Amino acid sequence: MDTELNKGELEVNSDLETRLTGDHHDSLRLWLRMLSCTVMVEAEIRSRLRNEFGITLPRFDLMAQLERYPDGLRMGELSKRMMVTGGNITGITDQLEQENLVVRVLDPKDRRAYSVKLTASGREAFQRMAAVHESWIAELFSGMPGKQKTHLSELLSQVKNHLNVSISKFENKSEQE
Amino acid sequence: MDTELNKGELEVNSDLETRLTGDHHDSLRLWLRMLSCTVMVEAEIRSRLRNEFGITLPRFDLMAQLERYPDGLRMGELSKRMMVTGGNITGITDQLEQENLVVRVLDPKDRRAYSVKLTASGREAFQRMAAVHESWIAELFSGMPGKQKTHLSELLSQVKNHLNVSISKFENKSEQE
DNA sequence: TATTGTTATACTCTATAACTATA
DNA sequence: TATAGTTATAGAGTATAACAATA
Repeated sequence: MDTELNKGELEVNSDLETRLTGDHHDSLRLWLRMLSCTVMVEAEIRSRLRNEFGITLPRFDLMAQLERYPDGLRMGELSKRMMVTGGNITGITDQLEQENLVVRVLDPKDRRAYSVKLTASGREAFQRMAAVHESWIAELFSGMPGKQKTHLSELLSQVKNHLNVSISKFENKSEQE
Repeated sequence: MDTELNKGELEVNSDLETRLTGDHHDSLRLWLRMLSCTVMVEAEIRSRLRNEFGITLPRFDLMAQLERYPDGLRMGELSKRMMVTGGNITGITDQLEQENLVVRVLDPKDRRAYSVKLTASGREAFQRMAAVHESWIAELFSGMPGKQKTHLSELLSQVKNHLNVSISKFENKSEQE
């Protein structure tokens, strides 16, 4: 496995300071801090979702996607949005369908395709969970001033746009308002 | 569980486009954007680590922890840092040990405990991977101005501190309700 | 008795590839 | 041929609980 990524092609402007890799380190520090924050919140939320509702994060996420699209989403769209391969979406959808939380609806125009939708009880269950989920998030971030939150949100929105350029495979990914 | 549900219902019922839940929504928006960015980068990095080095993110993370502590870390410390339960650390460590990347060293003072350390070849392998990993991160964040990166890093550092308060499990606190 | 780490178990998520049905 | 989705498989991460050895 060769590791010689050509540094020259990745480096943009490294000639100003003595530290040739200053930008690299800035990026790495940013990433590690973002990752650290996310892992902390994610671990806590995953644990609470499991204990309180017996649901996993991927299932919750799938329902969250569907909740924003009342007309449903096709399997392939879910796969792209959740950034996992198709087989996984089949599995998660199977389970949710067994629990009567989502339903597959055949697309009349393309008989290969389904639209996956929340059922009435799925929507109700999700909204109940989402409200509690939101209160958990508010609790975890309660130490931050409100102004800082909105400022950070705006910055992260820009980060997301930059990433959408860097990581072309996600170009179809939805925008969270 | 019922208390949590009631909490959620209260918030739903009071959501009348008033500002009562404004802070909740600010927090949620912040979290969703942070999560979105992280998931994008994480998916890309996980895929590259797998394809280029045949290593998974948790294993890479464990090695990264050890690289920062040349004297080694005990299983329990790794468990806390990686936020997974002890059995998982055993499994990941087993695999890394089989590949001669880490080694368990008996603690002479406490014969129940080990220090897990990188081997020489583990350190070399990690440093090689880490350099490439860093260049990947720099590539993914290359669209952002450097000033924005450092600014965001500082903000996220504060977020992390707030979270450390909210999420007590990450502190060495013996909570017994 | 409490703590450190392991083992056993079950479940979930994940990627890959082969497969079907349809376009 | 290409596309949408499923199935089959293998591998890995995860939580939980029971357990052994040591403190």
